[in-house]
Amino acid sequence: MVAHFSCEEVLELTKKIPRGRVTTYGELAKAFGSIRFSRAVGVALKNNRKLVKVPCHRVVRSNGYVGGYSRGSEEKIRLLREEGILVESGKVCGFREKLITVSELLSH
DNA sequence: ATAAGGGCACCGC
DNA sequence: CGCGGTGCCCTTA
Repeated sequence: MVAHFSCEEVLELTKKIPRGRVTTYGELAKAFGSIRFSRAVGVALKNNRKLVKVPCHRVVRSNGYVGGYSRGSEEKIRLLREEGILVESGKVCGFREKLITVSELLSH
């Protein structure tokens, strides 16, 4: 399956993640056609130049662990905590409940 | 044309 | 159930 999406498109979608919720690289990838684009999504987010406008810190790993961040995982965790999302041992507390799916994201 | 990257799912132990 | 290894074959530099 060919998707062809750019960094810009990923950022647009990321902007839709509401405050206090999180999603995963895989979920974003699904929005572009297949979960196997998850890697590319990570690269696209890393390329994010408008860190304030795009909440890329709300994108975490599918297993609940926060994953990486261009400014360091510590910073990512700090930003999440500011929004009321608690992280314990590198893992998002209540990950399942806070997770927002592609369909929810697209119907916004 | 190549390497690296903020990942995912599956398998074996 | 948890951990490590492996294939997948995307985008950007």
